[in-house]
Amino acid sequence: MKIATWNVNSLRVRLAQVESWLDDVAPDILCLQETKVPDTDFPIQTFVARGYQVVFHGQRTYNGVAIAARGPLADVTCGLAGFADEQCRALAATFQGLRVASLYVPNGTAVDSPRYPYKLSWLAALKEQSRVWLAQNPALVLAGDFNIAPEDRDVYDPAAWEGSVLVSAPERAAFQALIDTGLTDALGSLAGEGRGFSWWDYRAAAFRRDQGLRIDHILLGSPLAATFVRGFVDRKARAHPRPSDHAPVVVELAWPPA
DNA sequence: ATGCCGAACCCCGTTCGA
Repeated sequence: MKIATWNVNSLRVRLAQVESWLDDVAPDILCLQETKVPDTDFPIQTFVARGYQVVFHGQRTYNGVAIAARGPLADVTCGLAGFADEQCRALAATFQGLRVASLYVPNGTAVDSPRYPYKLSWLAALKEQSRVWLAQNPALVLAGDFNIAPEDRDVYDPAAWEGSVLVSAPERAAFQALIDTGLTDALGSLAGEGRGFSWWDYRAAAFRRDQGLRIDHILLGSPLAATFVRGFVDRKARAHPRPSDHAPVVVELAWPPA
């Protein structure tokens, strides 16, 4: 079972890259973020033509999440329980016994921005949602752009970033509280050498200089963490012409267990 | 300290992203 997450920064602009990436990597599940496409315009046929079923929750210009999988997706839910949100940032579905969520956590903009407390509220709602999901089915996958670099080693220049949005102590505490509901950060805890940055700024030749952050994560419930085989960041996708600023993150599991 | 880039939508410069 190969599970991937990719913030594509506009599915329309990246559609050909997503197509070739699906053909090359052939994940069983692909979670997408920042599709930036209303549901009425979602390119369903791209996925169906490759043997995927796809569900989506989008809006114009900003945000937007989707899940594609090699088979039926059941019990699809949009958003987070108990958290009214006009922004399309969460989508969950059940596939082959796994509960999978595609998540686009708010950026926060800056620690003194009005968007920062929105981000922390969103993360608090996600923690409660994770508890509910885990109680229903511990085979849980939370995949997406969390907009948090959990540790200093997930930041190319920790001193320059200290205290700023994406690395601030309240954000990292919120990430840890999410983990503490019973999840394992697959790339952070299990992947060994597969751990690496997942986002590089478009500016200042950041990718060429490997000045990045690890902010895209795949969090696994314990039955899934126990079947972990490997995880990696597909940096090749970030090296393409006109790339997303994020690379796909991939986890392989020996699931279902023998 | 800021812009450095890129996407979207209209305001074709401004807003947002991370």
